Amino acid sequence: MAKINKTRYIILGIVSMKPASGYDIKKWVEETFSFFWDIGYGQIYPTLEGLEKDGLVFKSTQIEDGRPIRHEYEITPAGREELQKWMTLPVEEEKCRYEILVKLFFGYMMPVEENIRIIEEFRDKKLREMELLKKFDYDIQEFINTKPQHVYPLLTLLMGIHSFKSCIDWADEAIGILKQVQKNNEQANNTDNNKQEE
Amino acid sequence: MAKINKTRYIILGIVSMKPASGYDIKKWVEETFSFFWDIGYGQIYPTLEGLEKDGLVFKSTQIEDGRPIRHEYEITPAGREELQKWMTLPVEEEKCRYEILVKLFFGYMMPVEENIRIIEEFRDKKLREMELLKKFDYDIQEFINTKPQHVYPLLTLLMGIHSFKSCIDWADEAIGILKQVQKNNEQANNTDNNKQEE
DNA sequence: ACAAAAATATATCAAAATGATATATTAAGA
DNA sequence: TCTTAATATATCATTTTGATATATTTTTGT
Repeated sequence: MAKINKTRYIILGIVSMKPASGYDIKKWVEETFSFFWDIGYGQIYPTLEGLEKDGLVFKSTQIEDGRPIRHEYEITPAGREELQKWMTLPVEEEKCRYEILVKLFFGYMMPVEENIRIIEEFRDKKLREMELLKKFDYDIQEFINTKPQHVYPLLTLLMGIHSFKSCIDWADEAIGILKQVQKNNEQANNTDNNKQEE
Repeated sequence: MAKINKTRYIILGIVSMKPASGYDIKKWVEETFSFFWDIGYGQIYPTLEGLEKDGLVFKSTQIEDGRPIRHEYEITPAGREELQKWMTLPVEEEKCRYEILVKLFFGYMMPVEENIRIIEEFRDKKLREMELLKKFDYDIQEFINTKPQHVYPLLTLLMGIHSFKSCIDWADEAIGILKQVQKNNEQANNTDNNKQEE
């Protein structure tokens, strides 16, 4: 099976809701999506070009007064069809890259304090990210009953909260373990010193 | 700041423990690492070549009997230094790509049943992955006291378990929510049918 | 009122990562 | 004996990343 360009479908999905410029897409992704799928300009602009060439989006150039040129992209019926087709395809493997875990795996190379510091930093960041998501934590029950179609973005939000929470819980546990290791080390050092002094 | 090739350091880290062939590295990563950092042959072989050219690893070619050629790579003192240097660098942003969340975000495009099915599949997979990790769940307290340097791989394992657990918890919650939506839909349909019949 | 900073907007590109595939031998199982 | 799994290396087009360049407009602080 050939590799498929997923960015195409992400962008199709975004413009299927509302026409947008490359900049709009980037910003929207950053705010809504980035914790589970981020894209940069280096993907957005070439992909939009390709989608336009294939007739899946329609480009309209707006020049107002002296304002900078704005290219707005709208989904076409063919684009909507293509998106629908992708939606029915089976979900592929998810991918994560945690540099912190790589470094921690080789943590024996570093002083214990340094490893603790790295985990603490990670914990703080995840806490901040979680707080950010929690601001959008609406009353799901109300959504279920009144706007069921809006429940889906909420489900992704929920996943983010669960995920960040698990990072924080892990960090607490890991720090606890390393503090024990640290304490053992200190006691061993003291014993050594006492021996030398005697 | 220029982009840095992290694969170099991952591979340096691996061969710093034990000399290995490209195949060994791939296999080891698959078994130990892949849930937080996966690499393919397409990265391994060119990276090994680059590391050798820079004198960070030493390549020895072994030809035994009629066996296929085996290239084994060993870390050099310069490589060890380079690895140590990277270890002290600040940890960069972690990245995740959850295709399931993208599709779920646009879930209103699909029947509720389909979205539930996708989440159930995801839940099953995460459960299997968690069970796999739990097999290696040693007694941490013992490691802390007797082999503190071996505690680090255990910490990454712990993260995996936490992470998979959070996916399962989320899936259960999400399925519960969508089942409510489904029930509401069915009731609405029944009311419609009754109205038509009257 | 003025300067600085932030937001809006598009674009490019080298380097890195992905994922699929090709090839060939040896060991293990049916 | 035949087939499958494991060992082993290699390539490559496509995709993704991350950094940077450019320029205008709006907002903010002094």
